[in-house]
Amino acid sequence: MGDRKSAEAKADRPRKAPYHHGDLREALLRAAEAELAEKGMEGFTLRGCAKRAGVSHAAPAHHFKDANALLTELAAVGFARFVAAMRARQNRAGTDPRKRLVGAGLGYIDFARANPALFRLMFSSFRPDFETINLKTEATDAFAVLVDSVGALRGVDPRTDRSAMRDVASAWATAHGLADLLLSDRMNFMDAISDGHPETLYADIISRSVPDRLLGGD
Amino acid sequence: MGDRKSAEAKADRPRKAPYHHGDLREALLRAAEAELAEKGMEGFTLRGCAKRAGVSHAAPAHHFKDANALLTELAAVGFARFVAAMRARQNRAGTDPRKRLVGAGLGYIDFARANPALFRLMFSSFRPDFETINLKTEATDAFAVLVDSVGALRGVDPRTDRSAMRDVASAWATAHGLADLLLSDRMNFMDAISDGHPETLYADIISRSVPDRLLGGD
DNA sequence: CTCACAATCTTGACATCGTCAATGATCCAT
DNA sequence: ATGGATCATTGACGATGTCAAGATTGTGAG
Repeated sequence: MGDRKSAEAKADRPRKAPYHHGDLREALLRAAEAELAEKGMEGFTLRGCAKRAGVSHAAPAHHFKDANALLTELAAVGFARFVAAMRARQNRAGTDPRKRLVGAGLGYIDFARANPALFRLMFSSFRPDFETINLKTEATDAFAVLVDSVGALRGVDPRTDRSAMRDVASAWATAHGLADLLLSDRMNFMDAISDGHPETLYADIISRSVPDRLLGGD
Repeated sequence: MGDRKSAEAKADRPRKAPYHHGDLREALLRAAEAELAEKGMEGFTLRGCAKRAGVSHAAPAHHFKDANALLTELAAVGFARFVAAMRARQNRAGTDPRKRLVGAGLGYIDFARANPALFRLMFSSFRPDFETINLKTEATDAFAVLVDSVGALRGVDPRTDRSAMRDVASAWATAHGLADLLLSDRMNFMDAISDGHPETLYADIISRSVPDRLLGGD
């Protein structure tokens, strides 16, 4: 019986919750993601997160200044996973620069469809504070994936080449528009025109956004 | 003195609020739009709308089943104005089919920037009920603007031509992506690459989305 | 080892929100 | 004019985010 404490500490969810949770901060982030996925941004509640994590309604205050701070942190981890999803899809696409750019775009869309509420939090909510340093850097990393992809395709660094940066804007807008409209359920008509392979259609649309250029130049 | 009633009825805001508002339904829609514009979707409150309209907190219930019903109706009038904005811009663009398609896209972006919260309500919120007949038809009309524009450019009806419908999807995604990213404040980098004419850049990006075709076909 | 302090969590309270039921005021057809 | 229908108000309820105060536990200095 002397091992009661250590047994509780090891279990992911202790049988009887100890007064101190142990890792409430991480548990709240997981709970917040689940809450967001189930109830959506409009039904998200901080008390619901607390209940999910098995703590009282005011416990989160000790780890996050307020509900928006929790959502800010969640958006930051969302962007980190977002970058990973894009890079993974991009690397699966091989070495052809155009295929890799399209791959990043498909990863963009994939992530949005797999994490609709989280994606909306990251892009269409004013609740997360984008001045928070952690979120700001993670979001910048996501932008860098597109910049690098276009740079590889165009053979120049978009950060110094205006024409290439316009391609970044074009590719981003296209991928983002597809993702957001898919989440809004406004792209159902695509089923009838995609020959059962919607991804091929997304890929085609993304590819158009950065046309081949025989001559570079601003 | 017999004209007291008519004088009150004509004033936009009667001096001393009569017990019966007169046109509370319309007043609530205007109030809701103002509330949305000021506080955004996340700070929108029904009681705030009621206060704006100068009535008690429970008065809206007599005109809208609940807060979502009010937002549903607001989204519907939003789509009507959205269609008008696109058509106006399109007609200003002249007769060239490509310029007209780009015009519709610029109207899309214009509307989003002029009515950010309303646009988000229309596209990125689950609070309006898109099964409501009024909203459904208005949203369908908006879709029709793009379908017609692409149809005129391609010379076929996208409703029966799969290739043309793919162009609709492409143009829509591009315009929508630009609009949504602009609202999210993620396109600030475009200032540096647009030579002071961001609209020209938007137009270029939209135009890319539906490339010229020498050969039609599926 | 112990004990005081810091960190963590709970409880209780408050204002505000959406919604409902009951009541009050006004309009209009008869 | 009058009584029913319409429109608005008041008051209440449960739920929410946040704050203040108290309870519990971890920890380091002595």
